[in-house]
Amino acid sequence: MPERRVTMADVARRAGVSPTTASFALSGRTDMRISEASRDRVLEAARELGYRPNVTARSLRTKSTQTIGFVSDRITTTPFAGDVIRGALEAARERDHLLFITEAGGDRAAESSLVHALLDRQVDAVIYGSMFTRYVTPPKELFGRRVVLLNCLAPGFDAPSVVPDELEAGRDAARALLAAGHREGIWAIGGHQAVPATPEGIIAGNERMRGLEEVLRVGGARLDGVVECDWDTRDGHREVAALLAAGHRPRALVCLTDRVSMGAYQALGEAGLSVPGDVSVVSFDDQDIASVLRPALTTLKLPHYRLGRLAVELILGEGPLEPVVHRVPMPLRERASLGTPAADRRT
Amino acid sequence: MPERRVTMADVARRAGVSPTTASFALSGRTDMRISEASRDRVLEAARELGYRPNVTARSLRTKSTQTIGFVSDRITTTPFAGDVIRGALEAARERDHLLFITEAGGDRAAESSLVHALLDRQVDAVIYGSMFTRYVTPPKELFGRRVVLLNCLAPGFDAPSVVPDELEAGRDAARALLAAGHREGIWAIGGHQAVPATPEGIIAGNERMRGLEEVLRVGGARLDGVVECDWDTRDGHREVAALLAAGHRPRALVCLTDRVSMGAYQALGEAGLSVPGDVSVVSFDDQDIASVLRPALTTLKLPHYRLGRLAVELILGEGPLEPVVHRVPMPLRERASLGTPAADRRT
DNA sequence: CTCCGTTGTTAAATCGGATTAGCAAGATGC
DNA sequence: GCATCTTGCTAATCCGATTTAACAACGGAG
Repeated sequence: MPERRVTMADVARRAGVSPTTASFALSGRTDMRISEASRDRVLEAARELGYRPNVTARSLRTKSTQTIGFVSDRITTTPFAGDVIRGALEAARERDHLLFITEAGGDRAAESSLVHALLDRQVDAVIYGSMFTRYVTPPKELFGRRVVLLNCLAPGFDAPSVVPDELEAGRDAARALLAAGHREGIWAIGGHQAVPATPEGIIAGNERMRGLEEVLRVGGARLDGVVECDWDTRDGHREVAALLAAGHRPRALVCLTDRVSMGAYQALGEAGLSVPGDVSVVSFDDQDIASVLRPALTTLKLPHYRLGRLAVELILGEGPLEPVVHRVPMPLRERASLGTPAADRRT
Repeated sequence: MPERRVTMADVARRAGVSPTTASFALSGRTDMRISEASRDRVLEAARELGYRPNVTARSLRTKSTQTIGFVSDRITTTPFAGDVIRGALEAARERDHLLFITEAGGDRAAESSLVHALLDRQVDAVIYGSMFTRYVTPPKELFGRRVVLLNCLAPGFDAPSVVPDELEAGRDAARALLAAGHREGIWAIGGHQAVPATPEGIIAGNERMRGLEEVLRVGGARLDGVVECDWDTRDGHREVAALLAAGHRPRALVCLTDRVSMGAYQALGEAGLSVPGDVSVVSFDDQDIASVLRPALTTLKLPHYRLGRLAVELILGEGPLEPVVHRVPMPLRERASLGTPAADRRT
């Protein structure tokens, strides 16, 4: 059992002043006059006693708990989206705030009850996040609160959103291909998900494809084809194998996610095609596997860390939160899977 | 700006009773007599007003905040160790507790200051975790507190530990090999790290190897050799390639981690050897890649989810915490990389 | 009819700080 | 010499609950 905590009253007593004086001295407020001598005595006493303010007690009066709630569907589980948490954690720590992390697992009732649990603990603000970019309707308990939407969009909900700049990422993928000299034999695997098999396709897929096609077109190139499939390794493998079996000989594959890329690698390998010698691969996400595949995958990184960090920075910023969409750049990780097009042959 | 929160005084007023009566009625205490009628009126009023208790205010009096602090070096980042967080989160939610997640990034000073931040907010207990199993010395601020050590050990520190049962996992790996008929040509890649290149080797590596060798010996088999290397894909690839280049023809590889397995796959593939046709692979950890590699990897799963869950269950259990080491089983994920030994040929 | 024990309820204190209002002493102004 | 300011500090309240102590009202015992 830890010894009783030192309170401000203890400090005041030791310094020989009233609790009021101690409070002012410790909070360093200048609008209330405290003599140099008193202040020093209080600070000294606090140091000697190892005094730490009880944030819980303080916040009862001040309303501010120096605490942020984080609600998401399942963000901790998403492979390495823990980076979102880390970004948020670090930004919060720099500002002396702590984060309540919660996960509702997609259950609306659980979500409501978690938001309540957060509000009951007087959090100063709430980050409402999603494991992939999508449209959401935040629980009504969050209306009128200080909220930032992380990796999701809620038109009509009065709060800023922080999302990856998928459109520009699509453009950058195209630019990288063009820069390497690719003009034809380019296929997109994973598609824009007009009828999305994978929920990620709704926003990420569409915007990536839009940016990709736009810049390819302007650059005098175009897509030979778009293959729709689920965003996983199995589908990537199956679809690319099917593509090759159908006699196509792509020179570059734009895989909509690293998991699809991994399947593509497998299919290409089985067909005796080398990356990037025979076929270049450009991908999106930069998950763990991207740097570990052989050859290492050139991919546009989902800026998870910066997403989390920006959300906290916004929420702890001064003034009201404008319902603006902040798009965070997706940097191109240039590795080894993109090369110049193979010498001419049947496509 | 959200409207003023409904307080207990509001409820009392509406129900026409004193705050005291409201408090007793709401907390459902039986030791203080409240008439059926009063209780009902209070409950009704609370319902109508949508009253929610202010946990912060309550905990000022009761000392309990229904909140747990979680301090770790870098647990959110570790690929998919987010499962630890998820396990803890779910167990906490079932018990109406919230978690403060923090990460010190291995910095002692940051760690201390985070623990202070947690204690300043009156957390009921603290989980002190590590991203891989190792010996730690928790910050002195945690002495005498209610603490559970997660995925780490601190001899002399008076708190229970929750760790994976690495020893038994090693045994299970051996049992799986024996059951498949393997008796010779077995190599361990990643080794026991007598002089650990990888910090994970200190506990996990040693115990896995110990269990492995023990059961193999009893089963009439033995290791042909142990290759020491870093626990990453690059080293796994290099060492297995070197092994093959030296003329060895193993029939089974026990890779100390999935990352090494992935490197082994690459080296075996380059040498034209198939898994499990020519060489079986048994691994440890069950990271994301394990199920996505082809063939899917047979591996002993690090029980992250259960680790996190058990830590919370212990910490929220009744009574004092005994300094016991809880070992959580590592289940064998049987997939496709383990088969019967190839027909005889030179080893 | 008085005394005592129940029963139901409430006033008041408490938790640890922040904040408001006010007070005493010395300095300044005229 | 008296009114007025400053300066430096403190008493008292408040924040929103929980908890202790006490107090009416009533019924039963003697």
